Amino acid sequence: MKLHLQGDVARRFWCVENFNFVDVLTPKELEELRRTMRSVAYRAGETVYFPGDPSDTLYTLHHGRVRLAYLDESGRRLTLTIINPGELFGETAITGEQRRRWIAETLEDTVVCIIHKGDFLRLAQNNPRLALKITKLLGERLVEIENKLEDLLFKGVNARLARTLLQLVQKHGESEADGVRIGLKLTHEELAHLIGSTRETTSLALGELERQGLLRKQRGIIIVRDVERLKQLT
Amino acid sequence: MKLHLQGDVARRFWCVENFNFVDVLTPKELEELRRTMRSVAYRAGETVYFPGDPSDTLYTLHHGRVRLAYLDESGRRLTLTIINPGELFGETAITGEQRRRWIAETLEDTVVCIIHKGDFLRLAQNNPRLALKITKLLGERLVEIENKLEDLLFKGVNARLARTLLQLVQKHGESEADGVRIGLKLTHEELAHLIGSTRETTSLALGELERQGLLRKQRGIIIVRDVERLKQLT
DNA sequence: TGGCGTCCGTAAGCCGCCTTACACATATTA
DNA sequence: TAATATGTGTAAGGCGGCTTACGGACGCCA
Repeated sequence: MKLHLQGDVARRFWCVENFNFVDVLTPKELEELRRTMRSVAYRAGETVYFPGDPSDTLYTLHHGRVRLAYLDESGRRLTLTIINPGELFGETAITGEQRRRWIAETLEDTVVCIIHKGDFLRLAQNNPRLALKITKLLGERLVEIENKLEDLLFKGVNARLARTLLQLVQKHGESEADGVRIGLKLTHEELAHLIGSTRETTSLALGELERQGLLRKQRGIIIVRDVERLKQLT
Repeated sequence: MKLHLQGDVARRFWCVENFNFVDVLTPKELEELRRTMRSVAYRAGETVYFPGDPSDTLYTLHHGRVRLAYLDESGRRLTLTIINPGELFGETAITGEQRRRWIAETLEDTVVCIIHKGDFLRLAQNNPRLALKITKLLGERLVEIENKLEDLLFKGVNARLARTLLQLVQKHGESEADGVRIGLKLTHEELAHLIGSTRETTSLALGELERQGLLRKQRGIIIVRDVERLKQLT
């Protein structure tokens, strides 16, 4: 269930705080954003937008975690990336995309802030640095997807798993006594979606890595113990 | 062998003619581009840039045809797209990419025009419409790659082949007595690279389609006879 | 405390596609 | 026209990973 937050003060505060793009915006532009942005809260597991929805808004993640994924007709899923607080997503709204191609789902209780495409474009028209920053963001998404593509075509499940674990360590790692813990509750199924495979195959591959001492795991938790050997598998 | 063309008149003429971005540039900006752009000619089968090359230039295709592809270590290849005259490519230079990730090869005798990253960025700083047009281009590349990814993960070789043939018909189709001819000399091997498969498997699949009457083929030539049934295969 | 839902381990069977292998056809060059 | 390179047809064999199947572990809630 969506919770539309009330109270202008809190809302305005939330939306502009904690947004990676503040460094390319003037105080005046920030004030303009404050007026147009609205925040929405979601519980874990809810959907921010579905494939096919009109693509006319951008989002910034205030706090929580959002997963961007493809869905094919039969419900199979490929997770593209997991958005962290401060990041912008839904940016394809300004590339001319008419309808969403991905699904955006919350993994935790989450607050996102909405910017309407038109408002953002107005800003970008007058602020080339903002436009270029968007360009960079698109470039990063492109690289992410390219990597997935490369892996799917040229590598097997083991290599894909290794690479994904390394990325997770880098993006969400928290150091631990005997290694680095991935700071996200991840089921084997979610991992499978990240590498474009099935739950069973992923469980198997993980078990193999554990037997070789590269990692340790419990329900939803993975601690990587040997980053170097993991790199060799890619 | 590269042929650096000489003669300012011809060179300037070539570079600004026939460029999809002219509609967002003022005459003054065009004049500035004329001064900075240089053209280079290639014979069929040469390489414009390799993976790992520094990523500091953009290109417009004046005439000819350029193929953008991944290469993995062992030389396997996945063709992303084939660039037509007028299109811009190498645009990842301005997303912060340091080194080329793809290879750009000519399929025919070709002339490209080079714009240095810095020159382009200077233009984009002062011309938000240009910056937004780049954003759109990146969005299109993103969609292309997403489609490849989706197909690779969720569809088999037959569906990928069908979809690719349809795209080729749309982008390079020339109508013929009994169907639409794909206006490109394409070996089965090149087709295989487009769908992320092998030459043998692709030959087999093509033969199957021919037997079913969906297309006709000779060495390097494909005439699609039944677009509708092809669509059903995707 | 018991029951139910979610998550995980494991294995047999199957299937699509890659690999390897070779013969033949068609273009290209000498 | 011969000789060589390039492109195409086809088939057997193998393998990675998906599918299907089931039993057990853990967490949550009544």
